[in-house]
Amino acid sequence: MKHTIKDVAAYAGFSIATVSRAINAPHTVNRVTLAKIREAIETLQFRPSPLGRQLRGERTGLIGVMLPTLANPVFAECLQGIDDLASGEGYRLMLMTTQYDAARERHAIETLLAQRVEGLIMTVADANTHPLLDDLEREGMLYVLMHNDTARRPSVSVDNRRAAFDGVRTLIEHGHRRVTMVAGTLAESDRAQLRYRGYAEAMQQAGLEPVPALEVDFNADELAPSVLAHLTSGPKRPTALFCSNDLLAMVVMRGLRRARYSVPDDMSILGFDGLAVSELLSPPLASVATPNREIGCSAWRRLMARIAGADDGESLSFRLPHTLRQGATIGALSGAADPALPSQPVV
Amino acid sequence: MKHTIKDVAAYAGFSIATVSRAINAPHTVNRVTLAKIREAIETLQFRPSPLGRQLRGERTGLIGVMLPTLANPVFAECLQGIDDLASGEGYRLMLMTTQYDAARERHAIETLLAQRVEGLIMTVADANTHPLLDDLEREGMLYVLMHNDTARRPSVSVDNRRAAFDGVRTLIEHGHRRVTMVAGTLAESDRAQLRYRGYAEAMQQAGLEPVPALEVDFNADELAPSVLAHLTSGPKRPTALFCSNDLLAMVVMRGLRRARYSVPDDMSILGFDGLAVSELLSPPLASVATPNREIGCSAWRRLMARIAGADDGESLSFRLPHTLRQGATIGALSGAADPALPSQPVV
DNA sequence: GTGAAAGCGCTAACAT
DNA sequence: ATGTTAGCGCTTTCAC
Repeated sequence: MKHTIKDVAAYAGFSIATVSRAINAPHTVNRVTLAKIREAIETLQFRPSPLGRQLRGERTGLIGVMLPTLANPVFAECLQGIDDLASGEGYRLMLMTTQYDAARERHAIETLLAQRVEGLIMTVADANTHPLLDDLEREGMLYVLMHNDTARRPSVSVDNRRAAFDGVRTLIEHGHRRVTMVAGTLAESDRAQLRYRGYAEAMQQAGLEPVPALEVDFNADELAPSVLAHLTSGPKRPTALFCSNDLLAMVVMRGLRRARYSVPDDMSILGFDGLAVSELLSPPLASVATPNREIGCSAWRRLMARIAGADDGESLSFRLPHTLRQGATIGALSGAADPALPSQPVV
Repeated sequence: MKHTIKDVAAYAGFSIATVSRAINAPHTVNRVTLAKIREAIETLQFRPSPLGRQLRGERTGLIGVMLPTLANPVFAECLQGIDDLASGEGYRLMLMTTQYDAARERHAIETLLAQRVEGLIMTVADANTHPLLDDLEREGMLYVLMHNDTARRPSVSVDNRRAAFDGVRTLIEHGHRRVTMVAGTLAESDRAQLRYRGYAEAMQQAGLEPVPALEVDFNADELAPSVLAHLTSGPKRPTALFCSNDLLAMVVMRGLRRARYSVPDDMSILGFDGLAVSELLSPPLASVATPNREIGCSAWRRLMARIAGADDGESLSFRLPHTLRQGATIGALSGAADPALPSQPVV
């Protein structure tokens, strides 16, 4: 199906060693020899097999990427960033998704190691408690975490606590006093924890009372009635929601709309992630935006630096700047009065 | 960094051949030998390198996936479907994105072939005119196309012509007479062409005049003024838009909204793809839904069947059923009169 | 400047 | 049941 270096050698009338040199160190071979070999390569359509090289132990040119899911565009955006750089630099990507499942994570890492990847880029649930990361360090396998926010591991993310703080403060500046954080069922993730801390600090600093995060089932088609009740009834109902990610914010928005509540008139909403698609909503979702693609690129560069031996030992975690994406899902609350604007018709 | 089969053999006190058998055909080795070897494997943390096996020529366990982009969730959804099956069946995925660029496609395929993938799953711009597919066939490299809609190649998709036809007919049934198709700059894709044909046929069958597709820049943040003018001015302006994909529909919707036109009151919109996120819009986007994840799964099974030699030679293209996802972006038009509903305030 | 040969980790005859 | 050996495609000494 494919020719080997032997075929080329035979066709050109030289030894495989010379062919190898012609490919990897052209300047060390005679001009005419080189020409002949190149012609042979051309006519035979020869492409050196990475397998031989890989086995020889030099480099495999393989990088493993382990992600929770591609259903959340956050990760797809990161992956796109990685891939753009990777193919430009002659690396190939081996992809595995884990659905946040520990067993799948273990399996993925083992598979990737077995394949002799030169490095790993990944997002795990909780980088602080993850059992496999120490093993990786011990084995000398280089990796960079993406989105995981921890000072103890090589990682690229935003400052999640700070980003959440800034976001919630914006809500407060808009006059909101009763702000609730809404989180997925994934409260055990390092990011979610830090985002909650940021939320709580912003509240406290404004002299407000942080309340426990409201957990919402991510995949549910509808907002659970209990959740809806919590959000909309009673004098202490929140006027603004800080959602721990954009997808969740979108689900919540839809749930509210279906129940005929208006965003932002009846409820303000702030997301987290800054997904490209969530900006296409109407109204466009306000969101604490993380530079997802850039996070992917940065993780890549970081990994390359580590592989090259440029040990950036001092600062383990890279923090990329977040931005507050203005949307139209945050309404102003003037003092104690509820907004006077008319509710917009709901579909 | 990692132990080899030799180390295990030495540690256990057997030959590498026996170790190999212990791994690949345990029943052929003595119980106690097996136990010893297993213990050696355990303590040495040995994982057989696929590289050796791959080079040996058996199987590589590698499948190449080539996609235009991950920025469009259509492909991310497919990829998720593929990955779910792949890891369960012991395969690894090598991913490359091409941005619809011919050079990148060429490079990706070459890289994947060089890596000795056992098969390829991919989406190309136009499967009918693509120069590389014949080469693949000639080389005996197995592949399955995803989303590409052609009878001449092994592919998995929906019946794009028919799906578009059904979608546009729905618009017509809602009373729309002036329907325009909006397409990305990618009019040269096989799908886009078939979708246009479906559009045109639905129009003609209803005694209506199909008009040329309106091309819209995908990545533009705003709708071009000329496009907006085309959509909104004059007595012949369309009352409904059939967008060739959901992302485009979302961009168009936002453009219309910004110009203070209401969807669906001033303009009805129908998308294509059935993205999960576009259903979270408000109003939820009506869309000709393709089962993206299932398309990925199906392409995978198909490729596995081909690799296994189960040649489904007769029907090259698999057509999965599409569905019409009801949204709220299609308004009813009663006869010739424009809708009487009040426009909804725009953000 | 070029060739012969060893070896990367593994599997599969072929011996024993 | 186990060991010996050749060889997959390639790079790299080490000779010539």
